[in-house]
Amino acid sequence: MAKFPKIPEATIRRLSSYLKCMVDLESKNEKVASSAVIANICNVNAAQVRKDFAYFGEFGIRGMGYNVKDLKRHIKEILGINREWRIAVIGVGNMGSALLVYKDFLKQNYKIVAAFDLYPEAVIGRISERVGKPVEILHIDRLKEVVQARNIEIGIITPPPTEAQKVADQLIEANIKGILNFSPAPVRTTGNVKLRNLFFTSALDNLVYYLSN
Amino acid sequence: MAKFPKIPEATIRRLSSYLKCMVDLESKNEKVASSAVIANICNVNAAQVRKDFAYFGEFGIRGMGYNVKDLKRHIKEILGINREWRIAVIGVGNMGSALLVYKDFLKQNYKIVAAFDLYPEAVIGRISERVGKPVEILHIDRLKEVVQARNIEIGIITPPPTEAQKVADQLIEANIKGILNFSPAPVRTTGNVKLRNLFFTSALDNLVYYLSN
DNA sequence: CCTTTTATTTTCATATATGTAACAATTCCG
DNA sequence: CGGAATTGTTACATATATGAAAATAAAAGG
Repeated sequence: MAKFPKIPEATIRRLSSYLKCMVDLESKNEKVASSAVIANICNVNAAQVRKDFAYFGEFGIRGMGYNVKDLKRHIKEILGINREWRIAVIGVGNMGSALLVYKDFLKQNYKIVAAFDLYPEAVIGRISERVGKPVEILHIDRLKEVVQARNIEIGIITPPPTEAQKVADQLIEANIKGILNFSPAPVRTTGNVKLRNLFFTSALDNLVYYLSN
Repeated sequence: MAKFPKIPEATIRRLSSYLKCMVDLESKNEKVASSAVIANICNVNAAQVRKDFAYFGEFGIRGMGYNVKDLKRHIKEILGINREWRIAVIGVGNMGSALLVYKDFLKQNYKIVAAFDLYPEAVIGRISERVGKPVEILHIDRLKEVVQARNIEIGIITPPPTEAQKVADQLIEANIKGILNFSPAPVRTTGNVKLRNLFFTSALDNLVYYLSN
């Protein structure tokens, strides 16, 4: 999509946070926000905020600040989330089934269009009676077929640690573009399949370190 | 606890990742691991690995590598997770109830000793028939009382965005030490209550940016 | 309608933090 | 005891954050 010079990774990380901030301000009917306001909400330095945006153009109005709606649109465009992304969830345990009905994904154009498990029958009981059936749970053998048929680009995986790499390999084989790994096990990707890990305990570890020191 | 000179934040983040790596290697009965092996698993530079550990002492053996068990113990000690941390979960929706039975917390000495919700009765149906009752679900009005009675130091919050700040304030009022926020809403803490956010969509946003660019 | 003031961005300069590479020092093993 | 392996450490390079000056749009006042 858009081609930007050389954007710090740290800036990209913060953009998500700014976006959440914009959504929040919009819900409060704020029309404009200064870098100082945004910085305060996001717990960063105001100069940082301005510099981050300046990488992508001149979005602000001197003397005024940033237009909330515009900025939100800009950030979405920069991140590439101004369109729908089709996602599969693999591993429908407790965490996986919570993700299937996670409302925030939908709000942001992240659409879960398939779910897979080794024991689909066992899963049915777990989620259907509570939240209806958001998507049909398929056997993992159908992964490749369905990923291709449904144009799925991202796989969110929540398998037991021992299965994590196997599942990742199956996704790679199915020509997935990116994997978001919730399983606390090291996973490796090949080709140019992008990987992000989301470890709950790491967030706690980090918190605890700063509580202890 | 331990007093170290000045450790980069980035190093602290990686320590969690190294720890997972050690757990994995241990489960595979590996006794020692070189910085190169660790680096490979954790997707970082080998020099980085050595430097990270060197901040805290000389844990390795030249010519050999690092003893897996020892290193694991050292990392836990550095992070402060060589003891039990008592945690409360506030907001027992789909995500909250998944967290209540999340096995990885237990493995790492993170113990959820209380759960709170605005509608405890409504929650019972949701989780009890599936996974038993890991902890009793209490009304949020009892937060302060129970946090103090049970020596709870950390609160994990998963409320609807509109309630996030209110819940955080109640925890602060209850003298909590740290908050891990799963709710996609800006939350602020006062005093020296530490806050970490864990946003699912941010992980996806990041992935998508690098898929698009 | 022009001028001044004010708030705030943009841009540039500087400081700090982090990552990488190179190498001497150490240990193991045959 | 010599060679192969791998760490600990220092020096360098890059990335990121912060601060301060210059620019400019809007609002206020005459």
